[in-house]
Amino acid sequence: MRNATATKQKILIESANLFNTQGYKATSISDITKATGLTKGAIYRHFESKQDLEQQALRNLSRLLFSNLGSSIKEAKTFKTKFDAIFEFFENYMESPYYEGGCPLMNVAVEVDDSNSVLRQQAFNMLAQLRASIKVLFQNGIKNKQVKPDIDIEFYATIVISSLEGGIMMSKLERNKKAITHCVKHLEMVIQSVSL
Amino acid sequence: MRNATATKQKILIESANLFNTQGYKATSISDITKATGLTKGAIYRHFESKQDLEQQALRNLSRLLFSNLGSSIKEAKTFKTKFDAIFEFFENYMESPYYEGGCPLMNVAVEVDDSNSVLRQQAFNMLAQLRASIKVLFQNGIKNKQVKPDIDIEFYATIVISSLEGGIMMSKLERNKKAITHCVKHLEMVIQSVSL
DNA sequence: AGGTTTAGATACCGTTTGGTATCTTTGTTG
DNA sequence: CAACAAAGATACCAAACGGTATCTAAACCT
Repeated sequence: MRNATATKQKILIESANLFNTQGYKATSISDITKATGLTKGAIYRHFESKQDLEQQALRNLSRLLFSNLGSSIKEAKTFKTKFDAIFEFFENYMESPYYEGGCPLMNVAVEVDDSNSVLRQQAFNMLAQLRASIKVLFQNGIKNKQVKPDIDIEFYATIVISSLEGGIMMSKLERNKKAITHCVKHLEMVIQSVSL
Repeated sequence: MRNATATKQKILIESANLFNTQGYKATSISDITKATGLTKGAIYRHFESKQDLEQQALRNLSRLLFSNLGSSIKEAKTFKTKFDAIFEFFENYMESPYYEGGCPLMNVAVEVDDSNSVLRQQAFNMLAQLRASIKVLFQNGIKNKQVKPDIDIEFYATIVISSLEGGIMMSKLERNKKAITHCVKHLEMVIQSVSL
């Protein structure tokens, strides 16, 4: 055929871009037809509803995020350098063309936090996954005698995420990396303070 | 007449509530008619467009925020207690009926950060005002010999805001105060570390 | 090559959107 | 109490919304 899987991917990528920049509710199907060059008929062949498209687009975005972040972390070998990789990732978030519109987690979280939608559950799961990934880094750090053994891992994972997400929000609003850079610098000190 | 200023206030309050929970774009005029019990004609008598209403509602929300926050800060007398007041304010944000939907700054910032709207400029100004307020606290702390004189005030103001905003985002998504409470606890340590 | 499947285009549906013109009702003022 | 101004209700508009039924055209299979 006319390569159905490729067009489905195109729809997913372009719509994820629009959802992440304009918002999910605020992006219309006709916005997506303009971005993809396809027609409504083509889109509704691949997705049974707009909600379905939203969910699949976010799932794609989430997989991309954790796959990128995961491989960045894997390349680094020590506790500190692994966190440096995370920080670098978030510091360059703003400029990355893969995540036009900023952090997909924060964007979707703020849009749906007062609802009870599937999208909200997906956002919740993304946060849980991010937190779990960071907790593992602390746990391994302790196991490898690179981190103080008595720290509250849940506490520090929360601090890291909140500061990075808040920093991105500020930097996006100010169109200026200063805020996220400050946050990263601060978090490096925090990581230093729990290191052995 | 039928008390025009009172109905305008009612429209502003109810629409601000909806904007802050559902989003600005996602809230329709008919949503606002349902919430106020008024008709479209009544709303468009007081506001010349939906954009106009959005802007005035956000300005109201912003004034409310800074007035509440300001008086909380004023009541506290020392550097540390002033920050405790800020932290308490943000920690109870989620539960406050005045700010249903969470932090108006973050909500509007995330929705409009990729646009070039008036709303975006208002969000930018809110962040600037919040940062300025916090910087003043550090400056006064230095003046009153309660804070180390050589710290980077811009840096610390950014850390405080990002962590609070990120913490609120997490807590709203998790429907659980744990995250924001952790952030506050951490920030208290940060404040302690720059205190004399 | 011809028939069948299927990706995608076209044309339409009812509903909701932001917005407006007009009418009715209310309160004020001479 | 009558005249007037202003607040709000009603009824409408074109455009855009999500969604669907139908048609065309491209690719596969035998």
